[in-house]
Amino acid sequence: MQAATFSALGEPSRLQIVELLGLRPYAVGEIAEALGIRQPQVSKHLRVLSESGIVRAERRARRRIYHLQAEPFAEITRWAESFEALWDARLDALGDYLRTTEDEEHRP
Amino acid sequence: MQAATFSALGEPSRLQIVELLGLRPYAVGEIAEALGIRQPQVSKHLRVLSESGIVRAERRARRRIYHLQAEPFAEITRWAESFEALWDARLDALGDYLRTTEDEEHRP
DNA sequence: GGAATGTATTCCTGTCAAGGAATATGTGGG
DNA sequence: CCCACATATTCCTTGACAGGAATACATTCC
Repeated sequence: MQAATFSALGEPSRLQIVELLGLRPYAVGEIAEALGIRQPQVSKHLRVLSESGIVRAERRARRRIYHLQAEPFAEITRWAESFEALWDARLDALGDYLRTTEDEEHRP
Repeated sequence: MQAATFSALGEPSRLQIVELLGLRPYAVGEIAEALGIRQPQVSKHLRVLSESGIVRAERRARRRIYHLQAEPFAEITRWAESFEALWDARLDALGDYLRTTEDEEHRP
């Protein structure tokens, strides 16, 4: 898993942009207006999101319509799901681990 | 979705720590040794992960055993999955959107 | 071709976070 | 009780990054 993907999503304005683009594709100016962010900031954030593969732009006349890309979300889902397999086993594993480190323990 | 969660995971060392803790719970010193990071840095990273609810510590003698928490991963999964429902519809939606913005278009 | 629109880039500044080193805090063992 | 081990905290410096303002770039419409 790429830290850069999470890093891109870890900035509040960028996360807002992503969630907005989850509704439908948006042009840069529309994003700026919808979120109350100045256009240059939006462009900069889109650059970061673009470089980590989260969004892509389609040119349409003078505008650029940004939309989400599937793959990063699929990767995040796979990654996060891979941990969920552990929770049932987790308590046991913790118990096991604690039990194997009784060198420090004084038992009554 | 909390940007702070992604922000915590967006730092390479912290992501490494999380993936290590996906194997089993670890004590601070063990993490430091396994990843070749100095102990104070590990403690600082664990503080960040702890504050965003990604890990918890169990005290065991003089050591603190850190382990992952389920909820943040569940939230990430739900969040990322919610976007995956869009991909099939996405191309259509983009097409629709582009079609509704023909005001800029000069058609031959 | 020129004006106007839409977007990207640059420069600047302030803030924040990460790493290193040293040290404080805590806790169990003898 | 004091020591030693395990972990947390502090102080410092440096680099990265977000936001503001101004401007460059690109494209289309006339």
